Amino acid sequence: MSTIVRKSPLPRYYQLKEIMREKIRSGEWKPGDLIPSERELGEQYGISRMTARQAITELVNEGLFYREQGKGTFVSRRKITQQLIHLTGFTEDMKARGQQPGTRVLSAEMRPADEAVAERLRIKPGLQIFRLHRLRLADGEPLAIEVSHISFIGCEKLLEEDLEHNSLYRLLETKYGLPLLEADQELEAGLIGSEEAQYLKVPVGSPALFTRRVTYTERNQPIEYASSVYCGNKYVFYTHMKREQLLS
Amino acid sequence: MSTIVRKSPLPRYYQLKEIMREKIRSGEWKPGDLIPSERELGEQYGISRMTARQAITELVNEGLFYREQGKGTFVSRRKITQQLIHLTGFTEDMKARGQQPGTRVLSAEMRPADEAVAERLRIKPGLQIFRLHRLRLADGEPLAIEVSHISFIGCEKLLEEDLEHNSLYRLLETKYGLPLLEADQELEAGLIGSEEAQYLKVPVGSPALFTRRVTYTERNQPIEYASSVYCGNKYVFYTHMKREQLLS
DNA sequence: CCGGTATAGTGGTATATACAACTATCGAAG
DNA sequence: CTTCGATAGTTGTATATACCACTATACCGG
Repeated sequence: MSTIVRKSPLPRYYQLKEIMREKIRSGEWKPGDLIPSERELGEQYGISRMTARQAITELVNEGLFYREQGKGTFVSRRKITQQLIHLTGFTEDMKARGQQPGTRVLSAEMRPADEAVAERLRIKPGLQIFRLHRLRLADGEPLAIEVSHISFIGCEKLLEEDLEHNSLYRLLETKYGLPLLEADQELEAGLIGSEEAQYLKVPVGSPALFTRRVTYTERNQPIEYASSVYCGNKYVFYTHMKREQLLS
Repeated sequence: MSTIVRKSPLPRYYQLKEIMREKIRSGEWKPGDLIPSERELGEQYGISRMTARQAITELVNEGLFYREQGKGTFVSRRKITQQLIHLTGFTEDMKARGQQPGTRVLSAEMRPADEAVAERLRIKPGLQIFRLHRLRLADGEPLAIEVSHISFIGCEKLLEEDLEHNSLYRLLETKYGLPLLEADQELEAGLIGSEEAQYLKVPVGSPALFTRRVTYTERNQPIEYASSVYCGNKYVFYTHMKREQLLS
């Protein structure tokens, strides 16, 4: 059984989260299982009940557990895997679907931001930003066309990166210290036009899934605006929604 | 300024959430504003810092605030309104988009669940469930066709309800004590076929957004499986995604 | 045998206290 | 005028304690 390292720089609640996450991943805790109570986990790992409770709460929020007052905490039975509903880059997304990701860079350049892009990235129109045009493949077959607009101080350095063989998200996080934390996205169905048809190798008029996404780093700062066209019959988008108290 | 009623059956953290939500809704707190600190809110409302902190944490999780360690808590500037990314029924969804919702019931009946529906609702194939086929309108124009499969003890009573003029979600919540709390959904682009074209009054081959959604009530219990076909050019789906630690 | 009550368990809510880590500001010294 | 250090603010983490509300089980009495 894993333990919590009291002097670790990682918080204790975080360590317990990872321990429990691993129990689910490994199958030790199965969907529908009752897990040890907050008090039991606290005793087992030498932490307070409230610290154990925080770890559980965060995994409940992530959808891995659910709670019943007076009964206990249970492993979730929901079908869609966590990997598919969380913010990921294309590379991770394809891997989560058991497909081989591939990328072809169509163009990469610094360009002045137009009004629409500027508004989404909360910058001034005309500011030079990094524009990346890519064809995305799954198992060697064209799947999507994507145009990303990226803005941060020093974004011109991205011109020097190999964005065909490296995940942009990982690069931003590890090399530029800019973790992409959350995103707002719009999805709309449409039809593939002549330009896209050439890249995607499908007939004009085929169904397409258009997406527009703004991605934020720390401090709610928008850093990427990306628009994509997916072959409609080759891609399913997964999402999880909760009922919240509405601003009304 | 609103106050917290100490003897209210509503928890104090919850009351503070509603107070802060109203400050945002009314415009008293604007996007980007720094809000009072956890200690200040605690003193102002006569609750502990930890209770104030819980209220803020839940609104951070909902996307209304963001925090910066050492600086403070700020009102979020993200563009998409909360109403559009949370789980809502069709009626609320249309109202959130400023459109007039309308419904035509095409059929409502008890039917045995087939394999696919049974699996999603975690019931035995062949069990009698409530099947509702509806045409959905926005501002009087056809927008979507929806087929809902609903299963709970007593679901046959739904046959007696007026589901043309009443929101199913509200009915389930208020009359049957079954709040719909969260859902997993799939979206896929496709083309409208001949049957759908007749209902939706668009040409065959028009773009369509196909959705499949399982909705859960308390205890992670699935209660509704709904599949829909939306006119592709009349509907945009909004979603929010977070980067989470993955099970890997 | 059934129903009601008591008890022991669970999660939910709340407060108090302490310290860590981060950020901003101000004042002093060079 | 600039830089550095100190201080005061913030959020983040953690523990202890107490009580509430819900659930399940067991036992007893009718």
